Amino acid sequence: MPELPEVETVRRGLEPVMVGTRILRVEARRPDLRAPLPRDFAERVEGETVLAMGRRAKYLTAELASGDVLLMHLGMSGSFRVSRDGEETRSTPGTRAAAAAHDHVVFHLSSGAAVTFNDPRRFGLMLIVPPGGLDRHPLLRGIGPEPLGSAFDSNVLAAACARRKTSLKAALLDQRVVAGLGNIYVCEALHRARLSPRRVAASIATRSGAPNARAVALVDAIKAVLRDAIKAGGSSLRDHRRTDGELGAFQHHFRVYDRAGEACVTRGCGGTVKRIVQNGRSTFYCPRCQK
DNA sequence: AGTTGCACCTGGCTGC
DNA sequence: TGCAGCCAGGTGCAAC
Repeated sequence: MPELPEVETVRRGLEPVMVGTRILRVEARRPDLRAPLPRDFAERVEGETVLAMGRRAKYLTAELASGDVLLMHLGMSGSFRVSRDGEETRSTPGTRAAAAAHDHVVFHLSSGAAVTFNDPRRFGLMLIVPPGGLDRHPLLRGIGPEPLGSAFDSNVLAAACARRKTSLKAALLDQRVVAGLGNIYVCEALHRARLSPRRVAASIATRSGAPNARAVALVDAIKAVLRDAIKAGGSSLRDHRRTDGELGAFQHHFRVYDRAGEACVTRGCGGTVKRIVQNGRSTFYCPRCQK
């Protein structure tokens, strides 16, 4: 579910709550996430002060004073919520609720706040990476550049796509090409760049791997859509919530995603948004203005 | 080596 | 109302 803008929204929500506070107690209620929760998870985390909250691709990181890093992923349905310890922000008025279903990990903080990780589908994960091991960690090692960083430009994107025969859609979903994009923002970026998701990936590069005008437009579109989405607090379809329980708003700005049959919003286009399936996943695009 | 399909798991929605 | 079938924001791995 959550792509870069949603994960970044969560990071920004957790930062003021977590950083500088101590994790007094951890409830590991369900260990069978995508990667099993380490047996010594609570032990390694309890008593630690959080120094910083970071993000790499769709992963969240919490740097602990011990040097260990808490590495977290939301999968398709993960979310964090912040509450005053002992309270239940999602409970209906009047009910003194027990933990909600699918609350798998709860961090009780020295500030009196509690941070709860909820993940119905359990595609998320929570691991501990020893000091200095983050970049070498198998889950992060092969991941491409951060799209909002200066290291990501048309040269880099074109080089990563050069000679690839797969579709542009599939290439952009590949986290080794660029970090953090998922199904929504790939569709949205391609529409903004007016490029067809069905186009061969290599067609944004010259034979020597240099960028062409399409690569330049695509990089601009990726950066723009991610910035806009972060500004809106991400997109809330079903699961994504900010840590304060508020919904993101970017779903109201989708130009193609989940808009099959509706009019293309490109000025003067007059086309209709179409849904196709690529690599087993829905793609939304306008065949009229995306070439 | 690059590419594709599948599996992982739960819940919500649609249509009969 | 019930239930089957399909769909969902991700990703690692097996198989071509």
